[in-house]
Amino acid sequence: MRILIVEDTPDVAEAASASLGRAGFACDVAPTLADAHACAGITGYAAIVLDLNLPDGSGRDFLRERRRAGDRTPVLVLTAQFSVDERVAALDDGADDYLVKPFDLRELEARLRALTRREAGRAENRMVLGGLDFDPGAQSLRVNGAAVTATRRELALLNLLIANRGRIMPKDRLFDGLFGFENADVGTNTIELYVARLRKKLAGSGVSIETHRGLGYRLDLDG
Amino acid sequence: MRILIVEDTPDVAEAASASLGRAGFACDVAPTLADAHACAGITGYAAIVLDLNLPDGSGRDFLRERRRAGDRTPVLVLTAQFSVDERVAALDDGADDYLVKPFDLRELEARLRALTRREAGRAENRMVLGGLDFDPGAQSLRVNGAAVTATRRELALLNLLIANRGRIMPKDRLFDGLFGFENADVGTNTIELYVARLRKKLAGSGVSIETHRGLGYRLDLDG
DNA sequence: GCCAAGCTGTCATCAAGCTGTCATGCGGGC
DNA sequence: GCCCGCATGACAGCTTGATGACAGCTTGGC
Repeated sequence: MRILIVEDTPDVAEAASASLGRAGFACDVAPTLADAHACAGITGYAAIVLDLNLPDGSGRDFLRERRRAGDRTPVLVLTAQFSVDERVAALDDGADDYLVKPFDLRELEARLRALTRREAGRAENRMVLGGLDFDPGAQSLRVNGAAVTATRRELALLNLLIANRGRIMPKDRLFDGLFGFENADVGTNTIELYVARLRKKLAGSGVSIETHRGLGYRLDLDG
Repeated sequence: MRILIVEDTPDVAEAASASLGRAGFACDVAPTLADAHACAGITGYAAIVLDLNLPDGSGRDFLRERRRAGDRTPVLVLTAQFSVDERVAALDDGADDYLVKPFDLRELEARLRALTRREAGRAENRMVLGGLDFDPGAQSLRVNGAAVTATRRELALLNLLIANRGRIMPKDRLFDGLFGFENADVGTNTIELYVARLRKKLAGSGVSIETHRGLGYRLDLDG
C-alpha cells in the first residue's frame, strides 16, 4: 500500500511519513503541486493525503485535475480551519475524507486504512482467509488461532497479496507497493526474500503463495 | 499481441518492454524514427507506443505518415508535458490515446490492453468461451471453473487465438504475435509445440484448436 | 548515550521449471 | 507409395526463483 503525502511543512510530512511507514504503508512526500503531479504520474497510489495550502497553488486544483482525468484514487484532504465551506468544497471537488490540522497521527492512520479498505470493497479491517486472520490496523497476524509475529515489511507484503487475493501480482507491482522512491535502489530480490519469509510463517494456514514464473506471485487458498 | 515501442530513452524503453512482456505482449523497441519505419514496414503491430520527442524528428510526423498511408494501427502517444495544445494536436494527427511522462507502467499496460481490446471489438477484458475463462489482465485461466496454470508464452498464444476466435490464424502470424525481432531465429516448430501444450490444458473445456493443414490454426467451440 | 536485539537488504549458491531443438512417428494428399 | 506438414515425447540450456548466511542499521531498553 503506497501513499502519497502532499504537504509542504517538512515537520508534518516527516512525522506522517514515519508514522504511516511504521503502520506498513510505503510513503512518498511531495512538498509542491508540481512534485505531486510528477509522483502521481509515475506510479499509482492506494491513497493520497493532500494539504490544501501549498506554495505553488491550492490542493483543490490538484484534486480537481486528477478527478477530471478520471483518477479515482482516494484522497484525504488536510484543512487548516474547520470551516464548513471549505470542507464542503473539498468533498465536492472529489475528496473522500478530510482531517483538520493539527491532527492526531493515529487518526490519520485509521482514516487511511478505512479509505484503502473501502477501495478493496471490504467493510471491515480484519481479513480472514482459511486459517489466516490478519488485522492490518492492529498489525496482528494469527495462523490457526495462534499469534504469529511478523515484521513491518512482511505484513505490508501480506496486506498487498491478500487485497489482491486470487490475482497474479507481478513482482514489480509488489515492489512499488512495498517501497517508496527513496528505496528505489533496493534489489528486486528482496521481494523473493520476503515471500520466502512469509511462506514460512503462513505454513499450515491453508493459504499459500504460488509462484508463477516470469509473471509474479499469487496468494490463495490451497487446493 | 505484438507492440512497437518508439522511444529513445533506453531506461524507459527497457522498463516498458519488460513490463509489457510480463503482461503477455511481444515488444520491439525502436529508438529512432528510421527504426520505427523499418519495424512497421516489416511486420504488423497490435499497437504502437510513440514518444513524440525523438533524435531524428518528431513522432507526429511518423504518426501522420502512417495514417496517410492508410495504417489504422492503434497508437498511444507519450507526451512530455501536459499541454492541451500538444494533446489535441496528437489526437488530430490520428493518435488513439496519450500518456503524460513520467507515467505509471501499470497505466501503460492497462491502456494498451484497452486499445487492443477495442480493436477486437470487445468491451471487457475477460473472455469467456465455453468452459474457458481467461482474463489477460490478471493472467488467470480457468477451465470448467478450475484454475489452470499456464506459462507466459502459452497465455500469449491463447490470447491471440481467442481474440481471433473462429478465424484461421496462419502460423507465421501467430509467430509474429508471440516473438519480437530478438527471437526471430526461433524455429517455427515452436508454434506447433505450444499449440500442443495448450491443447492439453484446454482439454474438456468445450473449446478446441483445430489444425487446418497448410493454412493455420483456428480456435472455436466444439461441434 | 550505550548496548543488545532484531529487522533489513545483499550476496552467493542451489534448485526449479520454462523454452526451444531434435528426432521420431503419424496421417493426409497427390 | 511417397512426400510433406503436423504431433508429440524427450532433453539440454538457461533464465528465474529459493534460501541460507551475513553485515549494517534501526529501535528500544536501561
